[in-house]
Amino acid sequence: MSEMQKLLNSKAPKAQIRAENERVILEAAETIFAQHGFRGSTMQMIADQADLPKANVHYYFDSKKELYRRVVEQIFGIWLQAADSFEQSDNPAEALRRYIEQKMEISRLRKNGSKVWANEVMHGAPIIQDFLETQLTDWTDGRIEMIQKWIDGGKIKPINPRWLLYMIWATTQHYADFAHQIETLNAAHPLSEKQWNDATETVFQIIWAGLEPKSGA
Amino acid sequence: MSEMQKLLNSKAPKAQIRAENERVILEAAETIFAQHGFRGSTMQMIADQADLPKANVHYYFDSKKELYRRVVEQIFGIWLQAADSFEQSDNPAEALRRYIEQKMEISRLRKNGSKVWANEVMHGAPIIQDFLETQLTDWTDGRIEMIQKWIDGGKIKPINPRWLLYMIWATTQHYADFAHQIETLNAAHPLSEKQWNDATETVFQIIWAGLEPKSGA
DNA sequence: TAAAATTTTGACCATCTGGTAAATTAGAGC
DNA sequence: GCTCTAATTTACCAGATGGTCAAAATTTTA
Repeated sequence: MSEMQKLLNSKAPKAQIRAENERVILEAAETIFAQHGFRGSTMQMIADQADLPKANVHYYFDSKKELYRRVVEQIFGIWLQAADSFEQSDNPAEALRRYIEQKMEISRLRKNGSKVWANEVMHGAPIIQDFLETQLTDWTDGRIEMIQKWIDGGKIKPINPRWLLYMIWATTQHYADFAHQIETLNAAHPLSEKQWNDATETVFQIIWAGLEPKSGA
Repeated sequence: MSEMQKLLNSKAPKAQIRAENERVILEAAETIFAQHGFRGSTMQMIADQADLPKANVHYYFDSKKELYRRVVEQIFGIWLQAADSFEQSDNPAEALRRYIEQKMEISRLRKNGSKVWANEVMHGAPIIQDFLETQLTDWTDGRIEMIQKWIDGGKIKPINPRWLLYMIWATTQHYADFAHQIETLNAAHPLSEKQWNDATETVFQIIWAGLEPKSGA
């Protein structure tokens, strides 16, 4: 009984402390891991970023690996969020525009998440391999099927849907993963909102114009 | 005199040993750095990969940073090699096709180099920052000017040339940096030569069709 | 062949870092 | 107020790792 009461009661203040601290640590960890990679990040850096003693970080997360895993798992959420925006639709232009806009938005607002993901995949996806094999594979197969239907229906030109998806992923994520290079080439300034909008529009325009069946056909 | 003789004589056997060992170590380092990042790579791993004792690696390269710098500098060469293929041309389709083909070829054959580059940029380019600010900036500005001329001459649609370049970089490099993800989505098989050709062609087709002025105009 | 220079190598060290122990403080329930 | 649990914090440890050193082996030069 006391066990149950503890569970019920702890939902307000004690659990709040825990929830808040976990949130702060995860956010700090995402920032640090994005900047330095897994091995280049130290628990001390993360603790400093979270403004907590190192031992406190270990109190909430058993190990560095565990913390990293949690950060990466969070990124799934972001990825799925974008994936949803590419929903079944009879209108390829609409679906693609929404998906590209969503992915660009994520690159702008969740740069760190994208970097951690890129790092993870580049190093052979030791943590998220099973996710790639299940959820990502399923989602990709589904979208390929859907794009193929557009092609069969004459709604877009016949191209290999897989390479199209990779093109969209690559182009949009580039703005997060290579943000430093892009800023350097932008006279050391971050892209303005206008530039983000312009880039998004250009990406969509080129891809869509590249897919649209011969105008008037 | 003995100094000069040493220099002259050393060009055959002694220098050969040195040259060969440096080559072997650099190759090993590129592989290891690509797989684990700078901090995740140990001198021991690199030594093992090069099949040499660790102290021997330190005999040829003073420090890990120095070795890493040399690896990254090598990548400049690759990058410049591709850059050259995008030469001045009156025919946008030709120039773009050649450049895209070249970049895809590099992604296929020099995957590790591309990964090291991506890692370096993602972590803020601590080593190659000056290269980004000078050579890369100059080259990019030059190409933007050139693409703008195509636009002014009505040879391609009016789009922002900068975002077009980023799109090409992103898409082609994606095949190296995210090779693991792509392989996983390809039933754990590396892309076949046919698939590489098909992907290259698709990338070019979409981009070019997206740039071509209204057919017949 | 002898001396000089270069290369190879095993043993070693100082430092950094993930993780722990234990003592202290804060908060919840009675 | 008292007890029990959760949270905080300091000091510390064991292992890993970049880098060094000096001796041995090899090659070049004279």
